[in-house]
Amino acid sequence: MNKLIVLTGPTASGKTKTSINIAKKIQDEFKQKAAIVNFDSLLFYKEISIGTAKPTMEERAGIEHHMIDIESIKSPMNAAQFIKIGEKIILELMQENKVVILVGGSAFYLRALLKGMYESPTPSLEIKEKLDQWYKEKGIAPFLEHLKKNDPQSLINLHENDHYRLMRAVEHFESTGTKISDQKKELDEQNPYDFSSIIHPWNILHIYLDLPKDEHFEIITKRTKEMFAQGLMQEIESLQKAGFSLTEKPLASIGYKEAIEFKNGQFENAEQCIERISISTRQLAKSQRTFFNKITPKESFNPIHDQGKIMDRVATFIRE
RNA sequence: GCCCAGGUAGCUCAGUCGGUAGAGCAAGGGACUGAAAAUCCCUGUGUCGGCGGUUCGAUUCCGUCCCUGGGCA
Repeated sequence: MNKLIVLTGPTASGKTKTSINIAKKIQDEFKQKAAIVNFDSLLFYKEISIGTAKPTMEERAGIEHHMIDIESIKSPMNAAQFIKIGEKIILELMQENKVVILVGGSAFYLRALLKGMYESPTPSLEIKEKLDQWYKEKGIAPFLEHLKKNDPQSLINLHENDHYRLMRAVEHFESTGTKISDQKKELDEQNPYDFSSIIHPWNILHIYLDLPKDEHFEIITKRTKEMFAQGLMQEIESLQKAGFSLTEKPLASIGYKEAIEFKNGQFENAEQCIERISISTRQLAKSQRTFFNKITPKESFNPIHDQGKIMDRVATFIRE
């Protein structure tokens, strides 16, 4: 079995519900085992649930879920770690003859898994400290100079204000002696958004969920209100009581960032905080769409009206 | 009714000592390879509340009316 259903879509587009429907369909009608593998970058963390809209235990009942609650917010994951763990799990599941349903909205992680990543070892502490020191003392200037000399193409690829990527390009050169722009060129030649050819021998059905913007915005606002009602603020309180500083990287994400600001008195009331979270969530959905729009092939469905069509499409795929 | 303070971009406001205006946020578009729910880039014409007056020229000065705050009755 090398069948892989990839279920994508912007935030709050019904991925959780659809994924469970698909898994149940496969298990109940086809008497085959199905397993859900998550690639939402925030569901990895066991301490945060309400603000990430993580599927509840009741929702997950009867279906194997993977890549959820696997790490602490104290040690944030990255794409490289994700594909290392994810690949292994997917291979194991396939060996167990299960249909894998890969579900999430972090397109960058999905692409890393299916199209591969640059060869680039984690830089040594020594290099990291040196570069941190540069940045602290002289800002971005030494990085621009370094790239001008060692990897001028990266200077063309990146905007001068994109400090994170500029520093990353230098870090890559320092630890490998090669240009990150060469790796980019190489992968660009393999059409990074074309999922019809991937680095694994997997048979993929890509289902993409999306719905009209006005309906989507309503769902987002409703979901944000529900997060408050379900105790988003209490979740943060208990994290603090458990000894977290609230400066952990995953807490800088949508929902948590604003809720922590609210706790610190930066909003007049909960309504304003909810409004701000809803806006950020809409903006996130927009940038997810921009990424997914470039990915092909995919079959688009409306999560509210097309559940039947989706199940039919899955059935055809399983029978193939 | 009277006295103040205001009415400028979807919102909050800046500004023009008279030559038709600009920030933040929002919105739209885009990028993206060990932070990705992160990070970064591009996009600003709007009867400057209405009507008159002065002026070569008014959003800016004057008058008047309307609207919104706040105060006094």
